[in-house]
Amino acid sequence: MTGIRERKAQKTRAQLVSTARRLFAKKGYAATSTEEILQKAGVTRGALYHHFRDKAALFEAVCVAMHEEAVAEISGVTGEDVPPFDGLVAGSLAWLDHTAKPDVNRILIVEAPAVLGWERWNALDRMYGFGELMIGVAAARDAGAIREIGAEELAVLLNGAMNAGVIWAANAGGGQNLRRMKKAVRELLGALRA
Amino acid sequence: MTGIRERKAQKTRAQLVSTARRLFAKKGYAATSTEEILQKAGVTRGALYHHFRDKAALFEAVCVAMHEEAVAEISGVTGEDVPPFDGLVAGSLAWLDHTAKPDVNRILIVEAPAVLGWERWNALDRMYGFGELMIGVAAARDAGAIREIGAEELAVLLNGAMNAGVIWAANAGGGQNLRRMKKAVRELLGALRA
DNA sequence: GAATTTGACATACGGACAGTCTGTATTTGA
DNA sequence: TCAAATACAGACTGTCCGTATGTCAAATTC
Repeated sequence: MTGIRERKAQKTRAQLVSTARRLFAKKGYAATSTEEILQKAGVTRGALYHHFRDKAALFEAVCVAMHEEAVAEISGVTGEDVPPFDGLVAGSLAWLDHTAKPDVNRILIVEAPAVLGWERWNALDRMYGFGELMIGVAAARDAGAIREIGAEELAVLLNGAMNAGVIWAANAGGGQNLRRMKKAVRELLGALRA
Repeated sequence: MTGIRERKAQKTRAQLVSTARRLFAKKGYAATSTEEILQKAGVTRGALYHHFRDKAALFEAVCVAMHEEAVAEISGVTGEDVPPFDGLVAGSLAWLDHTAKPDVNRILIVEAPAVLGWERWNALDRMYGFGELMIGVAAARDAGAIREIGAEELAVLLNGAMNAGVIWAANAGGGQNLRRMKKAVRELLGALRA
C-alpha cells in the first residue's frame, strides 16, 4: 500500500510545507519567493507545482498544519468531564497560548484572511479553531451558563476579540502583554456569565 | 499660495487614490496591478511614483481616506453631551455601519493588517478608529459605567470583536446579518456594564 | 520680462517572480 | 517483462513593480 514512491512524495511535500512555514513566518507571504522556498527546501519547481496548485495552496497547507496543532492543544484542556463554562475559558486561553507564537500569529491570524480570501479562510476556520469555539459557546449557552446571545454571533465576536488581543500581545510592548491579555479575556468571559 | 501647479497635482493624486480604492476593493491589493490603476486613472507611471513611494503607500493613502470618513461619521453620533456608556454604544454601532460597506470592509479590515504590516497598520488605527474607541472605553470606565478591565486591553478586544463581526456580517449569508450582529454587539456591551 | 530653477509628470527599461510546459527516471500493477 | 502512471526536473514566458532619464510648463529670481 504505502510504497516507496508514496513515502518519498510525502517527504518532499513535508519539506515544502515546513520550509514555507519558516519563510512565510519570517518575511510574510508576499515577500517570500517560491524560488527561495525551493532552494531552501532542496526541491525544484516541478515538485512544488506537482503537489500544490499554486503558491496560495502551499500557504493553505501551512495553515492546515497550524490549525491541527491548535486543535490538538485545545482539546487537551477541554475534556468531556469539565463544566461548559470552564471548558470555554480553558479552551480560549489555550487558543491564546497557541496563537501567541510568532509564526502562528503572523500566518494564521494576520495574513491568512487576506491571502486566502474570506471564503477559503472561513471554511478552514470553521473546521478547526472557530468550529471548536462555536461548540464551546453553544454548549455553555445550552447549559444556561452564559447570557442569551446568538451563539454564532457571540462566537464570531469572541473569536475576533481573541485574535485581535493576541496580535496586540505579540507585537506591542514586551512579552508581559500576553498575561495581561489573558486576564482581560477571562474578565470578558466572566462578564458573559448568566 | 495655491498655484495652478499645486491644484493640478492634488487632482491627479486624488484620481490615483479614488481609482485605487475602487480596484483594491473589487480585486484585492495583490491582484490589482499598478498598470490597471494608471490606465483607469488616466495618468502614467511617473505620476504614481512621484506622489507615492510604492504601491503600498498608495494603499495606505486609501486607508487614511476611509479612516477619515469613519471618524467623521462616528463623531457625529458621540457628542460631548451624551453619557459615556451611550456614547460608547453609539460609536460602536456607527463603526459597524461604516465598516460594513464592502469596500471599507475588504480594504480596512481584511487586507490592511497584512499589506501594511502591524507597525504601520497599528499606527494608523490608533490615530483614527481604534483611537476613538479607546477614548470611549476609558471615559466609560472613568465614569464607573463599565467593569474594571484594563482600558487598552478591553479596547483591543472590542475592536477585534467588532471587526470580526462586521466581516462575518458582510460575507456570510444575506444582508440581514448586520442587524443581527449589531444586536449582539449591543448585548456584549451591555454585559460589560458595571 | 528674460533667464533659471524647480516641480510634475512622461516613457522606456531592467530585474524578479509565478505559473506552465515538455522531458525523464523510477515505480508499480498486470 | 512491460506498459502506464507517478513524481519530479528544468527551461521558458508573460506580467509586474520600481527606477532612471527625459521633458515641459509654472514659479522664482534678477
